[in-house]
Amino acid sequence: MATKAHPWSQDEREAALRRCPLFACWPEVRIAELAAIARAEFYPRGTEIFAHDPERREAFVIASGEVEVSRGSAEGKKFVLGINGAPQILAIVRLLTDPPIRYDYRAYEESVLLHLPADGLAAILDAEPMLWRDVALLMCARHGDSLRLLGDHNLGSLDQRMAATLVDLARIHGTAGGPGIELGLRLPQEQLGAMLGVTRQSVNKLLRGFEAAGLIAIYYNRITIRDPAALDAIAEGGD
Amino acid sequence: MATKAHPWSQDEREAALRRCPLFACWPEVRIAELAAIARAEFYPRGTEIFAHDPERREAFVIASGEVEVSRGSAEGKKFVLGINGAPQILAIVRLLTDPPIRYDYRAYEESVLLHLPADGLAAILDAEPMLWRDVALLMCARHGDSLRLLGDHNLGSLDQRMAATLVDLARIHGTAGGPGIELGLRLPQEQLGAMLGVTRQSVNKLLRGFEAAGLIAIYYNRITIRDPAALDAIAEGGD
DNA sequence: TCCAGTCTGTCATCCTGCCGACAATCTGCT
DNA sequence: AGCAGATTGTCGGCAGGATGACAGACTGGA
Repeated sequence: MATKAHPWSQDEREAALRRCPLFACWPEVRIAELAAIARAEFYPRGTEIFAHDPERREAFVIASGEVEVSRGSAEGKKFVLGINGAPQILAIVRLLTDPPIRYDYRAYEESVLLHLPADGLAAILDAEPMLWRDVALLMCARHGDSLRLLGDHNLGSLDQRMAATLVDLARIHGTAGGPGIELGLRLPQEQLGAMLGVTRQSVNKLLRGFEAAGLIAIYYNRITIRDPAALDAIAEGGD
Repeated sequence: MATKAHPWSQDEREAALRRCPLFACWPEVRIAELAAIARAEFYPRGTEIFAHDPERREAFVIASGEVEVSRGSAEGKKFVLGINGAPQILAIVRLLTDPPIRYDYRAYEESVLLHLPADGLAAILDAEPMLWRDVALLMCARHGDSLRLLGDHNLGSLDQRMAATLVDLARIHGTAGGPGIELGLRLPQEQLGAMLGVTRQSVNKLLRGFEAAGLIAIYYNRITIRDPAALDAIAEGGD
């Protein structure tokens, strides 16, 4: 198998965990305990993260890299829920839902992840129950995000959904680059299509339209947002 | 305004709250505290629940009736997330997300709700932080549900989505009735369409198809599931 | 520098579900 | 019983997006 344990010291693991928003306000002791149960793993680009054991109950923190969350269908179609970067924690929902969630996690770029086994994590939380509050708040926020997405997909036109998706991506992966917000992410049209639930060809046409309107700029794989406000307007209700 | 306070004693409020799964294992004291801050309200069929104040931060427990959760678009389209019945707690996500969630809650049938203001609820939870754990677990389950729905909507054909929706409705609102599972719910095709993101006409055709295949029986507004297993099979991947 | 693999641009065609319309049917209420 | 309003059944025409195909462009590594 291509993945392998990443040789990180306790201190390095602590540092990586502390950058994750969920743990930002946690006491030193708990962070240390977390780091003690955390297992650092390296994943080359494209690797399935729970490939070896789809039932495994673990959350993970992204120390570096990008992780794609997606779900496949029997017919070979794929839906991409999102592409998540550096200090996020993912797969919390795997710890608790029964039957386990049906999404796959894949290293979209070369990544280092800190795996947190369910039982160890639960023990730490139970030792200081107020920390469950932070988990509840995080789940609430995530739930809110997925509800918004669900509504957008059922109500909006393709234009709107694409504009919304670009704005979202800009918020997560965007870096202010001279003439606009540059998405620091290779983003093939196929990928964008899988996020929108449409084909590559449809994305192509629409993307060209956006470019012609001066909303975005395209360099092969990469997109720069030229006019975030206009995109927002389209995403909301503008035609 | 058509809604009005419902004259319930502390004991009646406690009894209603105790039936809600979230509070099932909570200590007596906390239930009493909850009941003390709870405000019982009566809503005639069709009433908007937060109409008076869309910003209001309150969760509510359904004591009786049915509540529809939906979101409208500027173009007049509507997406129905679900129809929830008796001992469920709803709108938790309203307490915490910022900006507030964009879904509307409406009494789909005449209902009595117990409103739980955010600050009071938070105080009770903070007094016994282990209860936050229950909230986290609930949010996790709900999040799992919405993720499944999101995937289904993006991957499946209309047949599959409709089968899945009927199975879901049967699980929540179904009562074993002689020759199958009877949905104890009036369910116009327009409504089903709003849940699936398609028009009434499409629903009509498909529903007739299902009936012809012996999967369901239709009496005007009401549907009876005749063959749950076959519906499940369709929902999964069988075409 | 070259090559294999990936990604893009663009067709023509097909198909699913939308739209608007209208008659028939059912319900709850008076 | 009778009526208003809600719900269903069913068209034909239309549109947006899917499909399959293919040439050309770009990339990263040997």
